[in-house]
Amino acid sequence: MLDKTYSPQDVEARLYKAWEAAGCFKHGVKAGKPYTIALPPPNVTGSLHIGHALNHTLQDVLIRWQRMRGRDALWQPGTDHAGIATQLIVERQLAQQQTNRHQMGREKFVERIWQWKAESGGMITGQQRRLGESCDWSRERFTMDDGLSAAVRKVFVELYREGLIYKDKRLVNWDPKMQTAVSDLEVESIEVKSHLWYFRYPVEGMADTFITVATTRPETMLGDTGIAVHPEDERYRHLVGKFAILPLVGRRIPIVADEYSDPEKGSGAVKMTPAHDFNDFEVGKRHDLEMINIFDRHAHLNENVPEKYRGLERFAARKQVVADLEELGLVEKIEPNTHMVPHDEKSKTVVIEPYLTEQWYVNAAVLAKPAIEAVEQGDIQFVPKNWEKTYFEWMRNIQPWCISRQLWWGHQIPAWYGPDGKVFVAYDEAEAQAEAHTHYGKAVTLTRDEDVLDTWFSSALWPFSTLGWPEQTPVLKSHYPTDVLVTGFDIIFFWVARMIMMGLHFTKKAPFHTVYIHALVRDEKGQKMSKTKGNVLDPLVLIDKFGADALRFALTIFAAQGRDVKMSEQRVEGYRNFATKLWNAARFAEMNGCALPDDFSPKSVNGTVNKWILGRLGQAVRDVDAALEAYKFNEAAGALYHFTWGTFCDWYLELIKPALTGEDEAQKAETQATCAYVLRQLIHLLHPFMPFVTEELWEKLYGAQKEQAGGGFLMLRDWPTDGARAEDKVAAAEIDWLIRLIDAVRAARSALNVPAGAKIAMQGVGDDPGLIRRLLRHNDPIKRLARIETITMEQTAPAGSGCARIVVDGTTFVLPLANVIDIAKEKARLAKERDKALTEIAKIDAKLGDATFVSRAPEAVVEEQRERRAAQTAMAEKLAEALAQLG
RNA sequence: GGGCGGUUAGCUCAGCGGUAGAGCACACCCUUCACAUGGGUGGGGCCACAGGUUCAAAUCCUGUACCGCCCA
Repeated sequence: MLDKTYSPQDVEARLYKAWEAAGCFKHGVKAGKPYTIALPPPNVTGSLHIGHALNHTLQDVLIRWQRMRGRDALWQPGTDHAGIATQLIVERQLAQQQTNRHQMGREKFVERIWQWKAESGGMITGQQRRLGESCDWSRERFTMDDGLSAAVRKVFVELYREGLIYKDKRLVNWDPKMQTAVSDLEVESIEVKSHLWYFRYPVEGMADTFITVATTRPETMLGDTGIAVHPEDERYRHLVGKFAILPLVGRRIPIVADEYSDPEKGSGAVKMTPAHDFNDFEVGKRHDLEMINIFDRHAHLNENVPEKYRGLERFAARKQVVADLEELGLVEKIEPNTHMVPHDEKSKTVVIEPYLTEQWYVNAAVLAKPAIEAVEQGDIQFVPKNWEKTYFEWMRNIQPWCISRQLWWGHQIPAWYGPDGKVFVAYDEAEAQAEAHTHYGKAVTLTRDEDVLDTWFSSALWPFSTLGWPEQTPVLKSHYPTDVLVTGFDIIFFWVARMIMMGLHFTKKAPFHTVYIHALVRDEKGQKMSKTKGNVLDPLVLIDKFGADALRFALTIFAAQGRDVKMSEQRVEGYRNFATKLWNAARFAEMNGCALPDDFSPKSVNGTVNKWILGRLGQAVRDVDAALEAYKFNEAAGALYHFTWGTFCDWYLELIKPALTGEDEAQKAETQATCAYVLRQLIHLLHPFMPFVTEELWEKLYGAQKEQAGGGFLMLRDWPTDGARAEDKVAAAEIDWLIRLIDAVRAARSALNVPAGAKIAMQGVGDDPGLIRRLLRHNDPIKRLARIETITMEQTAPAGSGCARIVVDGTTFVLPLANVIDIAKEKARLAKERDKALTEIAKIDAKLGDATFVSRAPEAVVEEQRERRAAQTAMAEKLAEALAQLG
């Protein structure tokens, strides 16, 4: 016998272990067509946050669903080495021990990170298990595994040899704290309140003539090598071609005309610091301006500035420069100004510096071309479709991808330098040596490039590198290309686009046919969750409190396409209640002997209620399948929620209670069997969404007969095919009527304050034999659910005011309530009902009276309106009669 | 500045040409033999605004206003 409530804490860990031990998660447990999802690898440093929980739940729903449908499902898990994040963690540990990586040396430091990874990395995979994820852990991969590293080297070398990877000296986004380059995408612009400084630079050879420039970064003036004005700007036309003398430095800098300068902004003249600003860099190239780098790797001023400023930190330098210019009387004015300042996207505290260095780049524009075409031609489809625009927008304007990082943790770039700096890119040192030997005609000492690759470089290969590429492994052949990629929109550029580019280039196939983009999880007020705001909902806490199933179901049912998911604890609690409801429905079935006979066939069911619920079950299966096919997770979960609670529990179980306790053994047996059958199918349908409670119910309810029922775990059973069964329309119509009848009696009772315990009589008016048969058939359920004592049919209605009257499908039912009825209330109730009908009739008449509507609307629509009018008219008439009876 | 999305019941959101929906919250009734993590009933909406298309618009189009997000 089942307990009164379901307690996830006692069940989840045990079931997960059992699944994993039995090999349920491995690909190949079903022999059908392969179905593959590559899990976006979480950072090895990470812990499961609510965003992961959503992302992973949706994938698990798909995987479990497809597995049950017989597909050879593979959900490929793993973790990402997360260059900067991981290195930072270990560096912090070192700092606590009063040491640092430089003291330690590269080799020791990297060893230390591996050690950290072995001890505390991958905590997240344990947390993923708590969520119930059915990934094939036997295939778990890490982006720095040998195999994946080999894939990285191959890709680098081949792209280099094709000329698609090259070294270039240009401005990069420089993180002065980590002392590494980062890509455009790793920079976040943050609005900062600051000032706009107006400086006066003297013009050479023109006494008392100054040109005023406006800047947000005074300290960079020490690296100015020009001034730009707009060619059409009358104010400055006479100065173009002349030189200004840079204050504090004394350098002669040319005044040039360039359209970049906006006459509306500031003074209309802009100082040019080509080595420290992306726009200035472009202008500088156009006008052949000198590039003077004034910062070192820490963004402290270097030897290219006057001695006074050398060694100053950039913000200290700013103060000093302004003070000195003020002293010289060269500050015209200072305005308050709000502008966007680039920050590192991880901590958002370090100001990123445009910095002139030599780095490795991928020629992304070339790789983007086929990647754009793949989406244009529909080889890859985004769901929802509108994300394709975002993708195109970025891909069509793609910039060279800076892939080198000045870190130690990551894939070291397979490039070696000869004594004269000549570069040899090769799979390994031996190959590089051989090439060098040929080049120099003798053996030379090579030095390996110190840099490592951007983390996203290895992630870009994930869908095929995890399957063994470049080896042509069997699993690569069977499971690549993968099917769907499920991810958030925030990494479309970082990851999705790059996977498509690399996949197409190296495998000649799109790595997946569908990209499902889900929303961000926000808090209940719609705020982005962040640790600093303290509004973070920890999925593990929610799992502890309400169970993994509740969290999964909540996430799924809120995952409507194109909207953010607003999460709150209360919502999860609501779906915990749903799990309890299902549990108790099963408990009820168990208590009432609802076992499933081996030879049960839905086709041979005779009872109307049983036929009806089988029809509704079929509809539920069709709804769930259709919704999941279209990645409408919320609709799938919603359909199941309503079927389970609103149909199966609220109506079916209530309607069959009399039969289950009744004398008619044949009816009882059929009902028990049908109930058991529907419940069994229902836990199949709910399994992808709520794997634990359904598996537990399967075990408890059908454990004894598991073997004959197909054996083993629910998660490996076959998905219901009840959707193929035609619905019995007669049964559906009859039960719909029954529900309307019971609803109407309940509403009348409630409106008239008839005590819930009071049993009353009900008398139908008329002599329709079909109606009489229906009433007879459902005599017991009506009595029970509407709390009726006796049901009779009479030719004519009894007169008098001591009765309530309801109208269902044109038939009046009289409820004699002489003792309890409040006539005024009853009149008000009936009048309200009647007026509602009259309003409807008026609306319909307006439509039907419109000649263009009748002539131009489809016949079916017109007919529908006529039918509705007839029904409403009958209703209004009966209600009017009922009112008349009350006097 | 460019792009995308949103505006529907108190809250969170479905619906996206043909009778305005759900969950939660609220009010009232009920411890009736699965479940009070429950059951029953009910109140509550000019579907942001203005035009247009259509026999018919919450739904399609255009514009406006506010609110988000992304990219400069």
